[in-house]
Amino acid sequence: MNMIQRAKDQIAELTRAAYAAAAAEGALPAGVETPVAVEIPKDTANGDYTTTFCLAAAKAMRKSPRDVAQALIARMRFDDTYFTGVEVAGPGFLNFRLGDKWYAEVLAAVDAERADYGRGEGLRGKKYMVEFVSANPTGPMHMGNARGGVLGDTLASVLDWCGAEVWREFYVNDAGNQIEKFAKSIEARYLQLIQGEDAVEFPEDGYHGDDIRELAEAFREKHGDSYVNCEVEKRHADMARFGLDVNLPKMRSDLARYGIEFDEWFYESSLHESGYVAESVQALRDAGWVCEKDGALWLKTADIIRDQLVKAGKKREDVDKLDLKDDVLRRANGFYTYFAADIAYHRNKFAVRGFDKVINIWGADHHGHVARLKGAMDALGLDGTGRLDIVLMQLVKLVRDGEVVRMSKRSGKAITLSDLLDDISVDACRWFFNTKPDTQMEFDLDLAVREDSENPVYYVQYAHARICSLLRTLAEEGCTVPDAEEVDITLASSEQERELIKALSRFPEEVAMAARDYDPSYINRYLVALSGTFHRFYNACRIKGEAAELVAVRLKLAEATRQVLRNGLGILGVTAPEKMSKALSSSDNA
RNA sequence: GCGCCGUUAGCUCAGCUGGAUAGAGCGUCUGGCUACGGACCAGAAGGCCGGGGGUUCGAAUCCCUCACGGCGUACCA
Repeated sequence: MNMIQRAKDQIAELTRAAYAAAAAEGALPAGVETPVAVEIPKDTANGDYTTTFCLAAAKAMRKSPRDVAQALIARMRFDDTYFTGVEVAGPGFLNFRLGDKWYAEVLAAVDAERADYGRGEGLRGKKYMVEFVSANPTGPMHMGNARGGVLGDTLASVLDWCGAEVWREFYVNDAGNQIEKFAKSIEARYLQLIQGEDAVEFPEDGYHGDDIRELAEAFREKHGDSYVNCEVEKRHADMARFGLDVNLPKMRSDLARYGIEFDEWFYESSLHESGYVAESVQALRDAGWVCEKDGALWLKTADIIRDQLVKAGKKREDVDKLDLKDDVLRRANGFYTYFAADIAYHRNKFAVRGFDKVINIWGADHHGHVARLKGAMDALGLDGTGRLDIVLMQLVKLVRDGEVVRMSKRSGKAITLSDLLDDISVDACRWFFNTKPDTQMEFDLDLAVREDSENPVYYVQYAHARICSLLRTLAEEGCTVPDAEEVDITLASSEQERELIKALSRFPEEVAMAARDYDPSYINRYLVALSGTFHRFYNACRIKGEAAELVAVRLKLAEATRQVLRNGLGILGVTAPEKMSKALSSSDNA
């Protein structure tokens, strides 16, 4: 258990004990069961920890909050606790002050756990899948894929840090209409190469990107003109296969360059080929959720979602008013829809592979599919409502020279993930894209290609490098970092030192909150704050040349900070450099 | 029309399950190295938290409503 939780638990215990004593003595009415909520005040002038218990319980006790507080304070003992005292403040807050014991234990915890400090057990024993990117393999990856890649990968790390068994997966959409379109696009470019641009009409809804022309050229290089008179069906199949065989390894290497590796690339085609799509539709049919209309097979999505809403506590009459539609599973032409394949895919995740929890990172433009996919899982008895979580990510708005750049595979002008990595460091990209998923993001390309102190990633990396340098320099003078038990914590009594230790104590909880909210950007914000706290400490507390005991405890603090910075940057997939290049120093810019 | 997401400082964004005077970074202004890395630090200015109602000891946070912006609402994927 982390040190923040220990402190909070102890306050709750102290408060409950004081209340029990007060009630026993008749100073306060017995039987009030208000929970003891413990918080960390924003302003340390209001104590290190605070409880609002008196405010919340006052009404039930028929006393003013301050009177309740006084009665409790008179009955609190702090021997052997983390705290040195308590005071009543404002309308009736109880503010507690931390003592040396707690600070020493925080340092000891970092020292003992090292590279594992921050890990928790909250999700121990759970199998999680994070499915992310899953970009269409018909073209290069765009900014949305870049954001989703970072978000998914970092979220997976965060879940891993919380004890879960995590599986990273990329779903390859290598079937269906867009593959047909892909094949026809390559085909048109191929024939144009041979017969001339004007002789062959390019499909109106085809992919217009240059990458398609390149694929056609490569195909011709390999096969010559032999496919001109080929049977159309074979031509399409071979060209699609060829295109995928070029694109998928490229995607894999682009993502690897980005620090992202998947445990599995799962092929949509495999679900069709094995008959699992048909089988899954049959399972829905057996469960009574399928009907036939106009020659097609439909999932009764509207009924399923209404049932869900009623179960969630909505009124039947309100639910009936909603404008809901059913969805096609198998078209009149006999082909299964993407939705049918997606149902089979998610059924596979739960029923075949046994994941407890499945998280999908999707672009917000897919939000209309959330309810129906969960509903389909519910209809199959797989509890999609409880076990399938979709993280919707607002799309990235690209801005250049103050103007919005539209991202589209079809325009052929899109800036791809690999273009981006040519300009901007992987560290900056990973840091930058790791933002709160559900807010729209503006990516200023002019700003992003700059590598200077405006980017917070450098602020954090600088803190790390600075500590490395400090430890190196002091080591040369024979000052090594002692074990946590050997330092005298009472010497680290300045505000900056205490704040630094408190900042270190927060890390495990930040990781846990990131996992709880599926929002790994908690880590970014925490690291910026920790770096700032360190820089303030560093500025206020000299180390070199101080008395040996003081040097020892301050070095220990610096080392612990370095460890936590490393751990946090590691989760984000950002490097923790030992040294920073001096090329960008302010004197050069002046 | 219906649905989902958003609206907080000049800009980009925090604000955890409702808590004390709404916070960072960047930008602007003023200071700080005979120094362990100045890619740093200290300070200042800058806010009807989109508007209006409600819930309560207490609301940026919860509920209702309106406005604005983004995105959905395919026998596409």
